Amino acid sequence: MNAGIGENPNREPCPDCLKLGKQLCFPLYACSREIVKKYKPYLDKLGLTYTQYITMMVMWERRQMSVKELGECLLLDSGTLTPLLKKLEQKGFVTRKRAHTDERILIVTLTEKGKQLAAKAVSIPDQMRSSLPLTEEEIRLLHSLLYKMLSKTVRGEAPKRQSP
Amino acid sequence: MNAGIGENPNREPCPDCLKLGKQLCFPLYACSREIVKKYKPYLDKLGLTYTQYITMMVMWERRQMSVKELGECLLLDSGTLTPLLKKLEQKGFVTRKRAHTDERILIVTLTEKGKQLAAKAVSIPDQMRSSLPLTEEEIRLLHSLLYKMLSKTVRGEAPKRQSP
DNA sequence: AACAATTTTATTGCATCCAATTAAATTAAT
DNA sequence: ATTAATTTAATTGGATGCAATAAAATTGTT
Repeated sequence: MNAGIGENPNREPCPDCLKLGKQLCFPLYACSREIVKKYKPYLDKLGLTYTQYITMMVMWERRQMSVKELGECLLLDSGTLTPLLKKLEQKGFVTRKRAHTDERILIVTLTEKGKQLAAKAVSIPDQMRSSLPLTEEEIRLLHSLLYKMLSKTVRGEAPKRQSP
Repeated sequence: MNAGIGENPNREPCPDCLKLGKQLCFPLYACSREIVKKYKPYLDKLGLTYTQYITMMVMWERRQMSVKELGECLLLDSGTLTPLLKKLEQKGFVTRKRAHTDERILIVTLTEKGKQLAAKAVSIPDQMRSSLPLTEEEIRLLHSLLYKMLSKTVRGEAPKRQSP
């Protein structure tokens, strides 16, 4: 009853939909930063930043990747990856070499030192996970919702000049 | 049967726990960036970046805030907010003045122009929401899980020198 | 009052991120 | 074979984020 009237005299209220607390984007953005911050003390011991860490994660799993493939895995472009990979190379964790068959392609390869770093990192995921105020079930649920969010409309949906 | 043997000859496999796909942090980090990217075309029309947008959201709601309070709302510190607020001031959306009673405190105030910007922003949240590959129910669930994640252990848990 | 501790912003430096542009190599078309 | 289009990295410029430090004002203590 009295739909909205009375609530809102004349002082240009903030529409409900524009309130920070109503947004999905904000907790996503804030959580992401808080989690990265939470990783820092652990990653400092490895000499990695968070972005370098997830890059190494891909390298531990795949050993060799082009910059393009890395970008597809991490959803990052060369503007981010090029300087980051140069730093990982400086630290001796990867090498960067052009492919013989196609000089455009830069192949990133895990070094022995990079491989050994995995051993030092192996305890991190559990420590992080157990420090979250979420149950295992909630973590699984969150994981799947986030991947669902990443899967379709969010990305892609590029220009698409023609019909499907 | 054959628990794990055969899967893994001798070539230092990547432990499962270190795989990118097993992490919660990565989809969180990636989603956050993808969502911000998705906002860009809308926010470009308003002349705002994403961080400026959520700052304006707080200002639309509260009208006046100190930098410290803004930082608490947005989980950002002065290193980020100071230059950002100077830009919002340059664009004429807010003013920045010291409090008379305490010169340390900088009061950020929404201007008329800033207030009017809300009208242009009001359609954005719905457009963003409807472009997500999630149901309303899933969005609510995600929202609550993210806030739960933000609530406790994730932040805070500072040094805590004494007993509770 | 004088000094110490605290609070609040601002500054600095480093590492992303991303859009836009460039450059080099390769492939496709004529 | 040339030229045109495409692909892949690198570069550039603008805006964060954040840790660490500094600076100014205020508050608390003696």
